[in-house]
Amino acid sequence: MARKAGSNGIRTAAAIRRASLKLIHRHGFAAMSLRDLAAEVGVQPASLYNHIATKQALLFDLVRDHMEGLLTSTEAALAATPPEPLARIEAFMAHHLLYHFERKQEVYIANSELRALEGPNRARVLALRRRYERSLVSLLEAGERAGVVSTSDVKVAAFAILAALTGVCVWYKPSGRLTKEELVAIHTTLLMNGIRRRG
Amino acid sequence: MARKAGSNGIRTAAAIRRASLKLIHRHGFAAMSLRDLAAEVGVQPASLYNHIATKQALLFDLVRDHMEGLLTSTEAALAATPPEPLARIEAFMAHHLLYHFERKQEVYIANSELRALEGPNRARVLALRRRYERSLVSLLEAGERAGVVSTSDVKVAAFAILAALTGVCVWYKPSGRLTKEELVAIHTTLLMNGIRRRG
Amino acid sequence: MARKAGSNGIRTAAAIRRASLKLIHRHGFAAMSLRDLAAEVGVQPASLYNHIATKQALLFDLVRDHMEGLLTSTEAALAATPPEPLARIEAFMAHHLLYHFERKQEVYIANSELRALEGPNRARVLALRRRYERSLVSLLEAGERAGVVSTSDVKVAAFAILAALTGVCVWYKPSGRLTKEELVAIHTTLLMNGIRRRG
Amino acid sequence: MARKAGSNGIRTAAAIRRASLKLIHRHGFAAMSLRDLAAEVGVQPASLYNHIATKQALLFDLVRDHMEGLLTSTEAALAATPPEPLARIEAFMAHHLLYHFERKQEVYIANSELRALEGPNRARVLALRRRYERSLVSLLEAGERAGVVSTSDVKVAAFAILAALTGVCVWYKPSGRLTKEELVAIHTTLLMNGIRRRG
DNA sequence: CATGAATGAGACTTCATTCAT
DNA sequence: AATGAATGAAGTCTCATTCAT
Repeated sequence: MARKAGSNGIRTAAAIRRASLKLIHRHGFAAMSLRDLAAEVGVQPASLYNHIATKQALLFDLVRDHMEGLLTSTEAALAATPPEPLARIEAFMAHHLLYHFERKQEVYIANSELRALEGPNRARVLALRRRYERSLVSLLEAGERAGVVSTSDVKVAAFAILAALTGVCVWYKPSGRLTKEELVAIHTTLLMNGIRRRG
Repeated sequence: MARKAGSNGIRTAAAIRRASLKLIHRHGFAAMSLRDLAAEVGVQPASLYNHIATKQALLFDLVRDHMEGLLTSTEAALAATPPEPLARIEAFMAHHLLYHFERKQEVYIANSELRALEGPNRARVLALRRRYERSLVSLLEAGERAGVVSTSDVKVAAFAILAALTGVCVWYKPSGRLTKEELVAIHTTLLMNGIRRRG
Repeated sequence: MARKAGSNGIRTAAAIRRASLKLIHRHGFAAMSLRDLAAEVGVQPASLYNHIATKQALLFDLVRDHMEGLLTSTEAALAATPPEPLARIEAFMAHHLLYHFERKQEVYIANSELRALEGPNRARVLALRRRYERSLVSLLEAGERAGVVSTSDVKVAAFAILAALTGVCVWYKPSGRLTKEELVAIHTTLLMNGIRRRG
Repeated sequence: MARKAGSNGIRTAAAIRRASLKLIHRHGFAAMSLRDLAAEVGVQPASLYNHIATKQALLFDLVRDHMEGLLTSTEAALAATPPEPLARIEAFMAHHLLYHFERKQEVYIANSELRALEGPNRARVLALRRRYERSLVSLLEAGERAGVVSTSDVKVAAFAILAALTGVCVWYKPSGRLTKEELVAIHTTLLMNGIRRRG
């Protein structure tokens, strides 16, 4: 029989998720012990296993959920943008930054703990990541076809853009000198200048 | 099990360095056990301690040596460049890429294993890294003063540039589609376009 | 997850008994986890405790029930046999084999998991077992008194006979080369020859 | 460089062997924890791993070594016996008992912990065991051919004999009522009578 | 009667490190 | 310089069991 709504089970599962994001982000996956995680959650190590199958499965779930959320959200953002290529590229950049500013831990983990994912898990996440990269490549290609974008190599440009955009998430702090919107403006300006075709 | 021959000491020390770069790059510092390292070197775990003080000290040495080499080499490269601001910025970018292409493992480790460095070690490395970042910031400021560079924020621009430049090292492969020189051209073009003041 | 139907209680209890015989026989008592048992029964581990008090109590019940059944059945078989000593000994042997052929798992468990029984439980089972051994010893002694049996030592002979008879249950398979009746014939012949007084 | 003769390494390895025989015999393999074993040896649990690869490997080594010793020793005993079939069978029986009286723990373990051996390990041990069984079967067959032995089925007879002989080891105690030699006499008499062809 | 969740104890095993040889 | 052996701490995970629902 199902437990009451808001039962401890659901609360604990959410707490595990939150605590593991925090600890993996801080120390890395390999360096986070399940003892530490349990302590952070306020539970015995054995109790974690009522909610996760394995340490590895926990990591996979975190990373996959993040990637799927990113893809879904990006598609929604682009769907709400006019079809003009430069506008769409800029929308992609802005969305990437704003989405990631709210999910610093997840971004970092999704990028740096890929190597901690075992075989099939890694493959599945890499597939999602490639889908995301390709969506930016497509936007750049559309820009090139429309004659408003000029890069020496769309794929390399896409990677460079993603690296620059993702880099900022590592050091962004809500309490920092610049607001999110300012950071968006600075980066889109810099990068749009970098790829815009010049008369 | 007699010893091989001659002064194996130096050879072993070098092998440890090489093997640890490889293994840390592949699995991460926390996930690399000294057993694995010893096996890769072809020696018993206990023997590592004739060459390293501690696992932590090994990591610190690797990262510090890399950072110091980078700083020295960058200064030399700039010293050999004419004082024109744009030329110096481009030289910095080109040097960053070419130096790092040859040291993929080191870059990655220096960036992703900072959190594995304990207290004072981390501080020392962070200081070196800040010195490097500041040298790019200075170049950008000189460009602004000379009226040839325009960024919304030099510091943010510098971080974005470094992130974009460093990102390529993660995926660069000598056997890839593009040569090192082509990658340098693509990135300097993209990023110089991003910061050059426009008439 | 609604319940199946009707009074599942009894059915579950029987299923636990069946499944635990199977698993203890296959893996041993210590190596059978209640998780495995629950899975075999098709129930959650916690549900087992509606039917058993304790893992230890489960084992004790299985073993005691088996021993008591064996004693009861043996007494019934002897009661139905003429008082002639050799006939009674042979009847004992045949009954031992036929009873055990139908209860391979129980025999094995009753013999090999004695050490898993704790203190008082072990004592109680050992008492039952000794009663059984003594009943064969008595038959042999009656034979000696009647001058139709000759062993160097009745107790040792009884143990050797029981060991030989029980041994066959370990490897007996219904689908094997020989029928139960053939195996009974072979063993009674062999062992009766072993103890019969010779002119 | 090798350690001194009689170094602690060798002594510890032997102590582990001795202690594990004792504990497995007493509690069973699954029920023996490596903590207990280490405590019995007088060493930390981690130190066991300087001498064993795995708990499973330890069991396998114990059982295999026992079986190989049994085979070697049996062959030697038969080689020293005249070719007369009955004499050889009796020599086999006597050797089985005397060899096993000195190795109560090993016999028990080799018989009852077969199921604790995983896949290939079990197969290897079963092969050794079958070789031993076959050697008795061969002796019986030779006896049948020479007209001095009569069993309904040599294979079944061999199993019954081995079961009877092995059974005694379970309860034999040096301090018991009967000497080893008496037990040998009792059993060989009983069993030789069981199989000898009668005029 | 069944279950999801929790737990304390403990399972096997690996960790970085030390030290006598 | 190298190593076999030892160690205390800690790793992930499973154990039997309990209890509110």
